[in-house]
Amino acid sequence: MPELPELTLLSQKMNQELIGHKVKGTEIFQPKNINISIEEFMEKIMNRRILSVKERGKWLFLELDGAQFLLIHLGMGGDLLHFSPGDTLPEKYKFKLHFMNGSGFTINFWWFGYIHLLDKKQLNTHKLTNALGLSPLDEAFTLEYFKQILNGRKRRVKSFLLNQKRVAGIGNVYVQDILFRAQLHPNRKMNTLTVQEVESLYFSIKKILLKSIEKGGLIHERDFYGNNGRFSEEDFLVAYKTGKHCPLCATPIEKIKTGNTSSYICSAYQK
Amino acid sequence: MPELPELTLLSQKMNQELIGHKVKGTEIFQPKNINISIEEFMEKIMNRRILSVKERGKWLFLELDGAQFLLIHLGMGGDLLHFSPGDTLPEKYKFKLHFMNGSGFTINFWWFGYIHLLDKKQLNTHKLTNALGLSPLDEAFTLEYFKQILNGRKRRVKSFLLNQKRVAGIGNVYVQDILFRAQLHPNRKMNTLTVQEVESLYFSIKKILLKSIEKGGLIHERDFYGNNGRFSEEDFLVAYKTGKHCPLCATPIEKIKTGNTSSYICSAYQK
DNA sequence: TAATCTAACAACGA
DNA sequence: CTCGTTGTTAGATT
Repeated sequence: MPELPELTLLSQKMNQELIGHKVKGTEIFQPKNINISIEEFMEKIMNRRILSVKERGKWLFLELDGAQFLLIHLGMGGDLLHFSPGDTLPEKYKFKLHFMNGSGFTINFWWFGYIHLLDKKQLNTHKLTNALGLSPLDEAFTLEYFKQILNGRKRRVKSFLLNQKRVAGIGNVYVQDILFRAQLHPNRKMNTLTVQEVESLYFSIKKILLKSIEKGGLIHERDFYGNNGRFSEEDFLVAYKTGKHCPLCATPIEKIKTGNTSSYICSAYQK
Repeated sequence: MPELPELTLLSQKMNQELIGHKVKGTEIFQPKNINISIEEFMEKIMNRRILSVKERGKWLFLELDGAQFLLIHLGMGGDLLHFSPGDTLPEKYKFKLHFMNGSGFTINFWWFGYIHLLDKKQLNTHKLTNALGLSPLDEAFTLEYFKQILNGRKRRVKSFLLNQKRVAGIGNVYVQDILFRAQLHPNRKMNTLTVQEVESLYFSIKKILLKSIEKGGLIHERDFYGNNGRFSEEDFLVAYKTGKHCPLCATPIEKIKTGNTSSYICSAYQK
């Protein structure tokens, strides 16, 4: 459930806390989360230092010395929590990484997630991340770029936004308000959008995601220190507001099925 | 429309007529049929000798000296006709290949088709043929092999048979009688077939295709010399016999839609 | 009517 | 959508 805003905030905090720390050990309770054997994982990560942390879509890229990368994806959701020396750890966690000074972080997945350790050379061939599109808050994510990647595609706009291969980092929460703000029905096909609609969509993506970052992320999600965000239900335009009034008219918001996922729309503004 | 029986017969005749002949020239009236430029095609095929002709599914593989292969697929149907020195050529054709002695063959596609010239080394990477399954009349197409390739798949039986990646050479004509003979509804899923049904299907495939080869192929199709086959409408069990009686009971044969294609079934025997 | 590729979509599993 | 795999469908192709 964490999407680009939450991951951006996480990576900011992780950069503040983790840079320069040297790995002393790991605990791995779910071998399916990692891409190599537990033994190999432990051996390779031992004594590595954290050089930087960046978010790419819903992934975190931790660059380590020795040309290693630790890639983390929280899947359907989970907590990635910092601990200081002497802190009590969360009751449950699937993974722990701790440093020489006794600090570190734990991860608890609600269901499924990935913790992949790769050589820098393997990044190109890493199936789960090598085809990721740009994060919409990346400098290179210009209006020109956006127009290029949609390029006559027949995909439905919601499916297009949720597909991480073109634009990376949007999930089924923020997409609701992005579409409402752009006044687009989730099932509109990309190749039927007018120039105005494309531009409106582009700016809506940025606006909605930035607004949440300013508020510290979703109220239901926890940051690196376990604190909840301040982007609350009142801040949503239509998402999860079935039956309540559209922010722009009196129409009650509908919950509808669109492909696999649920969508919340104002049927007056989103045809 | 030509399927494995017609292609088997064609390749037999081509082997009798073409082996050892040396290419003197080609005519190409539809550049989209070939995989390289007309100039390159002509230059590469000139002076090559035919070493062998084999069918693989609905494809013909003509092996040439100089480690070249000429691969032909008749698409939705068409005539591949031999001519001797001095014969009048067909009125219309898209492609002609002639040899030093004045003989050769022409191809006329009803719609589209493929005539691809490849180096032997390129065969592995040729997208249209490198994933072809076995021809069901191949010696290696044993009952064991057949059981292996279906291996719990959830695909519908008709879709499975028409997909050239597992079994190659069956099209929408013969598949009708194959399914009737095995008493299988086209939409049955492979992983629901009993052992008996799998075996019945295996033998039905061989039986139906061999019967047509014995009769010289479909009456609507022409062989290398322009002669029609003798496998006539009377030989069909259910194919294209809408409203007529099932061969085993009084039920009238139905024409139904199954995915993209039409199917002819006896609703009593094919549940 | 016929054959195949592609993109998009759906069901399912880890 | 969290993503890959498998299978299905609609549209296009000459």
